[in-house]
Amino acid sequence: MAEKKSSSESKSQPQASGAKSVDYDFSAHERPFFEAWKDAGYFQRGEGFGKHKDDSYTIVIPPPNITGVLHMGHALNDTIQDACIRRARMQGYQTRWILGTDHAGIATQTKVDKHLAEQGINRREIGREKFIEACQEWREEYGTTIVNQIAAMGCSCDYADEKFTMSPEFSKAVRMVFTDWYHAGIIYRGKRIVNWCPSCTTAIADDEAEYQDEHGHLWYLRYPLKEPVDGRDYITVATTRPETMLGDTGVAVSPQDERYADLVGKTVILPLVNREIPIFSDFYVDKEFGTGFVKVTPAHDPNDFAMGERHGLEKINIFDETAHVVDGFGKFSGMDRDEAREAVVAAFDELGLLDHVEDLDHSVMHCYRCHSTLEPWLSEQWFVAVDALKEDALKVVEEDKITFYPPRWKSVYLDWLHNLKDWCISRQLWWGHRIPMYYCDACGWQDASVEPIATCPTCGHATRQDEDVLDTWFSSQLWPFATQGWSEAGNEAPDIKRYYPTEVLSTARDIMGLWVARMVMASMYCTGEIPFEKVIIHPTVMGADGKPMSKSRGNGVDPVQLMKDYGADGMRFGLLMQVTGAQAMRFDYQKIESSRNFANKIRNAARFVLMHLDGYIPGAPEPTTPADRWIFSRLAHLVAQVDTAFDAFEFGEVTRLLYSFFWNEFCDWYIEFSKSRLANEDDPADKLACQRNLLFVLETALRLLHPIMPFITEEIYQEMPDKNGGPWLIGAPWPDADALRAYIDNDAERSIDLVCEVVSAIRSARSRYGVSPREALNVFVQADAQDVVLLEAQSGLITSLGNTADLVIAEEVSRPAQSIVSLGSGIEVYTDLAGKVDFEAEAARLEKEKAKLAADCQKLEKKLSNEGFLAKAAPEIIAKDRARLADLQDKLERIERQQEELGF
RNA sequence: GGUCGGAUGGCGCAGCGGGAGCGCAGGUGCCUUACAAGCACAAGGUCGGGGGUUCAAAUCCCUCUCCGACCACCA
Repeated sequence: MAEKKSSSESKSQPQASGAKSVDYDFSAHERPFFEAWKDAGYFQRGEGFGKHKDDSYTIVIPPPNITGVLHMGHALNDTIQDACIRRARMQGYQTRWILGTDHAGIATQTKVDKHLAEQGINRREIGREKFIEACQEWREEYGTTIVNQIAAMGCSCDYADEKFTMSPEFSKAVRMVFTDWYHAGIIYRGKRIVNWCPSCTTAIADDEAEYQDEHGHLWYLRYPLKEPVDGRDYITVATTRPETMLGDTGVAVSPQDERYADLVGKTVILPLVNREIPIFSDFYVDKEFGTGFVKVTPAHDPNDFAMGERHGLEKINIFDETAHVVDGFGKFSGMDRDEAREAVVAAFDELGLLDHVEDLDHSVMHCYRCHSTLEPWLSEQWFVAVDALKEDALKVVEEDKITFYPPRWKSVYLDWLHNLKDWCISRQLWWGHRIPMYYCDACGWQDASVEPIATCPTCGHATRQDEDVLDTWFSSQLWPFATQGWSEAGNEAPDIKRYYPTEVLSTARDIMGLWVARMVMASMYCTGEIPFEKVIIHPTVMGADGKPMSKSRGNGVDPVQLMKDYGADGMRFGLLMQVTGAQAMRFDYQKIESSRNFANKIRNAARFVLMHLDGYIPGAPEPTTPADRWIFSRLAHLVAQVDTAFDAFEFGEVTRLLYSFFWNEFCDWYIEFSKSRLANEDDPADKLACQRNLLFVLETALRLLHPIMPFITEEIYQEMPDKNGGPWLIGAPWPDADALRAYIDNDAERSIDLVCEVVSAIRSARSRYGVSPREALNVFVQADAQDVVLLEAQSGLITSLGNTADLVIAEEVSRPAQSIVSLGSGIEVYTDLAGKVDFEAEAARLEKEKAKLAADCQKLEKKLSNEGFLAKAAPEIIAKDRARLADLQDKLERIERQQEELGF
């Protein structure tokens, strides 16, 4: 990396103005460090060290689809995981971040279909085997894209051991679980109404259906009675889907509906098809809605299906798999569902049976993949009976064996499981895990099997395997353990023994049920253990307009472009800055930009430290001055606070702590304090101490920043003279809050706070009167005896930062006539501005300040004279308020004295 | 219909029982030898409305208004 070091400085792009800025060209800097970490083996199973040596810390990445490209959701989620795993690695845990991709059944099949169609190839023409080959080829060509993008982010996953949900190891696990559950009666086959996508020609699960409100109509259709009842010769049903009447096998009324009680048991002649169907009563019907008559189509509506089951109705399927009307329906046969709707309505109209039409907004199910309108369709499918699985999954969360961050997601999880219905797992696709069911058509034998069964064990005939594949989530639910050798040795697999259960799972809220809950169910059943201890539900990244990012809205942001523009570090820090407990975060370029600026600030601060190392001799840091003790104390607080925030996964808080320490304390003050010491060649011992302390604080800060900004911190670390944390920062020990606690020093903090106050007072005076910072000023500071001692000891800092000529610090100073005053807590700072003071303006300023002080005083006095407060408030609160009041009163008195002296 | 989240300076957000903060924008002055992607100094808020609990409420409770999410869903 040595050659990188020199180039980084020469690479600075000169500004048009000729300013000496040092810009940082991210893209050129990041990749080499990534390769170096990889080559040094940090991405693979970590050995661990220190007190956590024997503890594992594993994360499984939510496997991105092989069809996917990195989007903002990944960028955020992968940053969170990398921050966690990098910190754990530095803390000495045995870390492992398992990387892999998901075969993504429907998504991939759709993409490959489209890809083939462009070449004029139809899936059905080339057949199943050839199509799967095409999918494999597609995966090899495009499936690496997202992994490369994850690498560009700097994610420290185990790239050498990449997993795939259709690898031989994984496929075996899928077959094992299917077979096991089949034999346990958890998986069963049934003819049910499922959500059918006529475009993907497959069933999808209930969770995969998306509801959208649409403008529609309610058609009122007349169905003639076979025999008139009390002069009535027809009834009227209301429907949003008139075309399904072709499959009607009954008409239902509410049992409470006395209007039609005498019609129950009568028969209706279904128009167009002339089918005789019964009128019956069923509790499902709401007599208030529509006409009170419900047409019942058991094959095309789940509620009608249930009614059909209850009343033994025939289930007539009128659609084929592409939602075209099947043969046997005359002119309607062959029409698609929309044509059929129009034709049916027209036919009713022609026959005078169309009563009337109303507008109705209703929600319609759409395929989450292709967004086609879903068709409730009767078909043979495989299901998972969830009741047997959900008990344990509920229990471990109810008992907090698994913790959610933020905690409110716990109830979302529990609610989802409580309402869970059986899960349709069969998909009529080619790309996916083929269901390991084997059938003998000769003797009717059938069984599930992990290994293929070619001939029937009963009669010896050739078997055939089920044509369907499994829902992608069926394999995804096995991800935390099937990636760790479970299919070879179960719980005895070395990785399972060492790295399972995993530590944290980080994901978006939208797959809480689809994935998170199912992983828990599967893991509890298959391994008897929870799959992870903590679940982070991060906010959803929205567009700048607060709406979900989408192509049609044009509010999307490409993380790859962000990394180009702001660097991976800038993007990572900027994203984490926005992570709060909220359910959504509005993407904010300004945060990314300020993070990029922060990265630049870090680079420049490091440059300052590293360019002032002449005469440096390695050695232990030692805080010798109050400034040293102050920054060490601040650092000790910082580490403890960062630990607390990190442990609670409060990433926004972590970034804020790091940002303000590094920028507002280390750069704004400590580095400024150091300048005079570094320039003073007369005291080489102090200069050396200063160098060592600068290096120590910088290095500690780099370690704290590294999990979030891995590249720039590593780059700087490589340029440092001592590598106290080992050859690479990625493997350096995480700062130990307990060890640093000894540096906490309240006296030093008070001392430097005073210095800052005086310096700020001088700067403020300058600014108000337009006095250049280069013009040295006479300054008189009045303080109590104790503070005089503290300030006297630091007068050098005040002189250099405030640029003072004469600096007098005493318990009583005589104020120069042409000076202005600034009142601090317990101190008064007089800045001599010979001839420049606008006394009227000063008087106005003092008056304003006085008014504010007086108001604050009054509030506090009232509070402190309140007996209830004195009796019930915590003693330390009372003491604090008393001290505050004393300070305010003191200030008020002094301000009044100032006014007198000024003669106002 | 059910559940949950949000409303804080111009914008985006943090804070969630005891002195209103951050980033960005805007203002003034600075090429101060690490950094103009910067430095310094100012300015800006009765914390959505109403009620309650408390010695004390931006923070807890109730209610209203307005946004947002998820679940369920009527033919």
